[in-house]
Amino acid sequence: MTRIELPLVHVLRETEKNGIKLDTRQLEIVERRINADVIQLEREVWELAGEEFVIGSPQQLGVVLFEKLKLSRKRRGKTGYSTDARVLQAIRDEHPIIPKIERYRELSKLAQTYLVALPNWIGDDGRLHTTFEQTTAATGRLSSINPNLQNIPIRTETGREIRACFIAEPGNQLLSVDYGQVELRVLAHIANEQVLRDIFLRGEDVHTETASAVFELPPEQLDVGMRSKAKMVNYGIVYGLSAYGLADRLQIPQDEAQEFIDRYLERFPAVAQFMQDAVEQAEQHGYVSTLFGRRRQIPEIRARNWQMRSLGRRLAVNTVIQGTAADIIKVAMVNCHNALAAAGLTTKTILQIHDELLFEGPAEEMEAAKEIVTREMIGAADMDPPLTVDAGVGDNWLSAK
DNA sequence: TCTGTCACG
DNA sequence: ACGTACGTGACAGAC
Repeated sequence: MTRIELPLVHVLRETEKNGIKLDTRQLEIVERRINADVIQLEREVWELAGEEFVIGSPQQLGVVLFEKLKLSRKRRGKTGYSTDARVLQAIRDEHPIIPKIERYRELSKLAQTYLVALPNWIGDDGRLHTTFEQTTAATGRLSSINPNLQNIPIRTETGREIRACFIAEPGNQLLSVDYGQVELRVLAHIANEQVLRDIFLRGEDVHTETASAVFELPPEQLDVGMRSKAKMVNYGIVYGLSAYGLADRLQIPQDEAQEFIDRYLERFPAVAQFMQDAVEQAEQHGYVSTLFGRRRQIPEIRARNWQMRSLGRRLAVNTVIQGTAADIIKVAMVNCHNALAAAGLTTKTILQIHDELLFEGPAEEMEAAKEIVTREMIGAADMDPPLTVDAGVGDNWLSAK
């Protein structure tokens, strides 16, 4: 814990009480269309399989795909075949049933978790109220339950339609402000990595510049694959990557992945030093600390089992970064709350989604609120490189982003 | 109640 | 040689 937790309790309870409005009419329109698609897809999958079965059962699906249709099996779980999204993607070209199943999975997930379940959580005031847990995530992040409003869809087109159903009351608007690349900025700051720092200071795209450094090419000569690989490596560093894990993700040989990592750490030597320091801190003290002093015990680092010890090393690195980012936005939440009230505004905090804060208030307050929140979020921590934010205002959550 | 899957950061 | 990217929560199906 840090000293921010106590004042945050007050902000969180108020945020939970504020809630957010769900446009149930629009949600029903989306639901009807998705349900029709799901039923149609189910028929087509059964047709291609030559039998009726429960597509939502990984067990039954595994039997159909790998025994009946004899498609190439990839990983297997504890109980049987794995049929997760990555497996399906890998065998997509083997049979026309696969794209149908992928689409079925996407739509039925959205229908079950959001379209059907969410309206049941609407309270007497016609709004959704989550509960923020402050003592659940080991890194110091918040979590959101009953319902979870930190995992509202945005990545697919249908997902975005659902997000657009989160709206402001008439006369109000939503203000969404999120940190730009906060974990990589935290990494640059804590690791004291001047090359990474300079990328941010110049305002460049960090993944493109990383690709440029690793592949030794000017940005304009990079192909799209190089940027996305660099992005994977950047995230991998934050998560505590291994050559094995990276090779798996990038679908490249392990020695090639090792070369990426070596090259990256060569270009950003202070990052390598930081990772080593985090691991050593965990080994010596049994815990790591964030920039703000939050501690996480890492008993895994002293396990006899090498897999467990490896996990401990990844946790040591990741916790410092993810936990520091969590500390920063917690400070920002308290400061935004106080600054908005001090300015005499009625704009309220509605949600926190790890690197984003969502507010609702009268349309005429939005410009002032945006200025205050931007200032407070950037000022929550004195960082080099400095923190940056993207702010947007809209009638719904999608248009505010 | 556990497992697999997948929504988000 | 070993084989996992970090952090969550909710749902359906299987047991």
